[in-house]
Amino acid sequence: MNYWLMKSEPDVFSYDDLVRKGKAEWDGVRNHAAQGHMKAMRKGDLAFFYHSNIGLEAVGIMTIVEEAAPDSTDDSGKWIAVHVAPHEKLAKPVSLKAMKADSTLSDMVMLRQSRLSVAPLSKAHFDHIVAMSKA
DNA sequence: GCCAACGTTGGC
DNA sequence: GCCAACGTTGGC
Repeated sequence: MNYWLMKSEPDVFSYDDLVRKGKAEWDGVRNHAAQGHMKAMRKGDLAFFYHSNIGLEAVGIMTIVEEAAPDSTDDSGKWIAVHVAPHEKLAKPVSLKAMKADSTLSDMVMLRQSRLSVAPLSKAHFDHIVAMSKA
């Protein structure tokens, strides 16, 4: 099982929107590195839902429910998307600030490459962030 | 194939 | 609103 972090601007699509819908296609990713990560996702993998731009915090955990398939918003046929469903809302959001301040997360991909919208996460980092959300 | 110019994303 | 980081495009 692998762990991920996926970003969305909450005024466009928020974690609560996902809860309301129950399941959603994670579409619109137009970056090759991010696409590569989505192709590596397997059913049952867990991913943080991170609010970029507004909030700047991880707010919930979601599950990958469908693996890579053609992105329905793409006419060229070049891009893929996965489907996700809510898994668990974090008791307390974990802010970017808190993650940056935590030395155990210093080599997190997302912190090193802030523009990457889909980033892998080690189990250790995943568990650590979950623990932070319960602190 | 290189590199400058430009566009986009995301944090501050 | 600005800037840094990164990706993409186009001229050579």
